[in-house]
Amino acid sequence: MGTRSTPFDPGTHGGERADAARNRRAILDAASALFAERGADCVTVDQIAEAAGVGKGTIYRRFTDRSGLAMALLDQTDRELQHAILRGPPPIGPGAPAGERLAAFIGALADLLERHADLMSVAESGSGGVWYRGNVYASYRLHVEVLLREARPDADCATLADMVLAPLAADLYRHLRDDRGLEPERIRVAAVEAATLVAGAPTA
Amino acid sequence: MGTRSTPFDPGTHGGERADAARNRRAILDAASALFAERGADCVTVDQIAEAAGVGKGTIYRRFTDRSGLAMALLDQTDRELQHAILRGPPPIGPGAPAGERLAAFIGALADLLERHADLMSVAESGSGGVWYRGNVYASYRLHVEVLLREARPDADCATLADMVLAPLAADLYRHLRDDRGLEPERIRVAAVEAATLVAGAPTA
DNA sequence: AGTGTAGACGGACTAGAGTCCGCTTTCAAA
DNA sequence: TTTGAAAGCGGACTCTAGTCCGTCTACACT
Repeated sequence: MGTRSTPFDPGTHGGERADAARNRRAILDAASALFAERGADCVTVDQIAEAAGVGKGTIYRRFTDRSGLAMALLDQTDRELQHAILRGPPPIGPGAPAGERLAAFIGALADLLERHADLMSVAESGSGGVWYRGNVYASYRLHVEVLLREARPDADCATLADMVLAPLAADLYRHLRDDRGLEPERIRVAAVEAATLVAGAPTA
Repeated sequence: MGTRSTPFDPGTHGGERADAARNRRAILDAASALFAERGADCVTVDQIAEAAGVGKGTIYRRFTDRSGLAMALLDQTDRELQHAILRGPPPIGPGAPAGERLAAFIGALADLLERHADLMSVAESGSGGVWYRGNVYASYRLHVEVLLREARPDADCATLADMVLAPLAADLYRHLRDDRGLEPERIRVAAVEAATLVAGAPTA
């Protein structure tokens, strides 16, 4: 620790100046409150800036863009999921067979999506595929890839990991739930089933 | 025919006025040319309007929004794919077993994506999930759903269809190809494999 | 304490998407 | 041919994301 970390890591930030750190927190808190209160789609960056008591430029300096801010917020929420994966009890934590761990993980992700669909929509909507290059997606992908490799050593797990995660795209989730009226449970089951099938195939 | 069709169908348009039809074509042609020449990400709606010799309002009246215009363009491109599905030779056309037809279809979609990734990005980026409510996605989904049902009558094919299509999201495709440097072929194979596994499972 | 400077700040500015509404055109019916 | 009005037109306008750059400040080093 102490060295530069990525722009979206909300933890301790290297040699960040005191005022910068204070503003980072203020922005994150303000954004979190506004998003929670009004829904992520109905909050503008200027409103966040005003609520946080900083200029708009400061937000962009810290978080690159709107979706970067959303990612930073998610990154916080995500810590508990990461924890569950690394040290939690099976089936999501270590100890269960890979296929079951994958199913548990995908299920957990679906739950996360149910709670934060709008925020994740914003995060994923960043132009130029920022989302896929960010921390959060990278950690999901890595986890899935490792589990897949355990279940199917000979497959192209690096690529399949992305295929397994794709059904959890936030916009798709919202469409299924809000436009088509599917129960969250039903969506979760389908996503888990798809993932399980990809992981559970014979040898390839 | 002759009755009102959906706003994105570029074919004959019900009781459309002559000037309206002329403008529709002009817009579609101008957009098509500009997109081809400069890449869909680098063309603004105003530029299209100017090139087509119409006001910007006309574009929005006809196509709802930027992504609606992209969808209309795709809808044209898509006709040949639809034709191949309905009357073409196996394995993509009728005659082959469902699993093989699905694999062929997903493969064809991946090829389409390779050729029109930027356009599809624009189409999918419409706010509020317009893409998922549009013609093009609906036709893909229906086709996949039917094939899945044939292969796995007892599964929740309506929902699994979306899961099978998800890996072909344009932004993901571009990320894999442009950021991660994967060969189109490799992406296609992975998408096809994932789809096949979902379709090919025992009984559920 | 004094000071040089990397880094941070903020708000005016730009650019592009999407809306609005008064004017014009088509066309069907008389 | 006239005519009424539904449909279409277009460009000024609004709203928001994201950039730019002159000013300011924390803090490391003396």
